[in-house]
Amino acid sequence: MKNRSIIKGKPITLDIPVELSCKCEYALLALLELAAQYNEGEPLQIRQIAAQQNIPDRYLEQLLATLRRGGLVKSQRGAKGGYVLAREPWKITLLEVINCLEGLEAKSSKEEVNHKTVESAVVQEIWQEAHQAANLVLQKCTLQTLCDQRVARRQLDIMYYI
Amino acid sequence: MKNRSIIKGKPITLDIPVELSCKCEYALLALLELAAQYNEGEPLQIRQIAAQQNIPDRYLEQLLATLRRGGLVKSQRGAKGGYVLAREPWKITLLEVINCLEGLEAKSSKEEVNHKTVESAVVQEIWQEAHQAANLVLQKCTLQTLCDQRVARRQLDIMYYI
DNA sequence: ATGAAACCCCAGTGAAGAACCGGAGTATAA
DNA sequence: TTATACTCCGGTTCTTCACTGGGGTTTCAT
Repeated sequence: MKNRSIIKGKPITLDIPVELSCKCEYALLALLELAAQYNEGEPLQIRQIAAQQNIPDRYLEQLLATLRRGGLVKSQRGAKGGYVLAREPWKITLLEVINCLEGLEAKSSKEEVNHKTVESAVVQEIWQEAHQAANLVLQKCTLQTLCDQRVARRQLDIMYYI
Repeated sequence: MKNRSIIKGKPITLDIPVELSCKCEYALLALLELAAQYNEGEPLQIRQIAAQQNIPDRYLEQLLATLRRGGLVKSQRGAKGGYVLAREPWKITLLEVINCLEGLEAKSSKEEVNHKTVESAVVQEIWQEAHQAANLVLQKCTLQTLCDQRVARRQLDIMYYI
């Protein structure tokens, strides 16, 4: 959004994105690997994850750094280092993951300083509603859920082969 | 997404956006005006709508053209021309509007030719679920709904003034 | 100790899209 | 016939996304 309607010198920004971008997908795939590895105790290295899930490693590095700052993974530096989940897989929801990556902290803080029109307020409300409906789904899904589904789907694929 | 993981020469694109962008908001605001005007029968001009809702008129022009091609509004050319809703306000859902603007026709057609990994399939599934939860909200909301809410909210604002 | 393996930080780049802007048309009511 | 309003097409600027690269620093193994 370049210059959304400057009213009386006050710019109003109005977008409420709910994205599963490439970034989020990469991060989720990486976390899925870490979740599968969680019981081993051994850290997984960026290179391994990147190779396994076909993700550019230097990019993945940045994403994992973000997840680390968000408290979702822990890192071990040096040789034999790598990444481990900071919590159990069933205690990390997908909502946490994407919030960490997209950085939605400053959302509607100080109850919307920018005085908007009645119309845009109405539009935004319904959108928030849709947004929250999506968030609810993501909140109920954890990394463990995804892991279980992965296993189930693999079994299914084997069935089809026979 | 620039170059998402080209596996064996086959690029895979994987984003499932659910955006309320500036574009959608502009369009909804314009449609809201048209919905309020619907009983009058007289068309509304781009200039009027743009001035009322503080939208750049040349940009709004493009959006209305898209909505026209999508069959949501009708246009009348020449002097005394303008735009009218193509249907009654309660027969136009918000989902239709954003689908028209974002152009989500080719979604999952031919059941996903690009063979994806088990992991990304699992991630995409849950995302689709979230996506549909949001869509359900938008499908249940029509332009009439927004109109009614606008009226209600205006009453509320008057109450606060006293 | 020392070197290699791994994470860490910061900066830049290229493509794509979003949000416009402008001009030259074309249809139509008065 | 003329002013009004839509229509089509192209360009411009700005931002973001998905990367890439160049330096580090920390830590384990020998």
